[in-house]
Amino acid sequence: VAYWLMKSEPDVFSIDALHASPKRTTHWDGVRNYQARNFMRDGMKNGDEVFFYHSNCEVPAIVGIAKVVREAYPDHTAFDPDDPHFDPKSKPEAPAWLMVDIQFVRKLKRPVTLQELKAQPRLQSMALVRKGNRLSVMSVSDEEWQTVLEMERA
DNA sequence: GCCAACGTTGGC
DNA sequence: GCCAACGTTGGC
Repeated sequence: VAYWLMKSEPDVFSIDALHASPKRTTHWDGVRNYQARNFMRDGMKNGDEVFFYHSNCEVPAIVGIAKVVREAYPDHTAFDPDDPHFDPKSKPEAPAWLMVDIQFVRKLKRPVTLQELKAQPRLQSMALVRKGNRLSVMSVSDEEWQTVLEMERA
């Protein structure tokens, strides 16, 4: 399996909201960045594991783990003029934007905060801690994944 | 609320 | 194709 990290603002959709969703599963709609879309389209496979990250909040942190349960398919919110993520460039016959479904696996025993991640020498090259990174979907290496799980237990 | 980083848009 | 203007993200 491959590993990923997805950002969500907890005020909009938190790890608890994922847990409370039907089948503990949600459509990851609204991605409107080509690099993030390409990760979903070309990289994310069923069974891949995902760190669920809370962004733009009091304590930004990795808070849980989810897994991919449906591979990339058209993001229908791009077709809906009334949806905030509407994009007239995306047509049902030629969808510009895609989404995946992810399912709750577990919460971490404790949030592993951005502050801790930045301070961890073994994570200096992790995409999340690099300055100015605004990607909402990014890949995580095996080493990075294991390091975060060790930090969770520490 | 501020602002740095960065992607996108559109005039030329 | 360049680049200024603008919008968004997201930490602080």
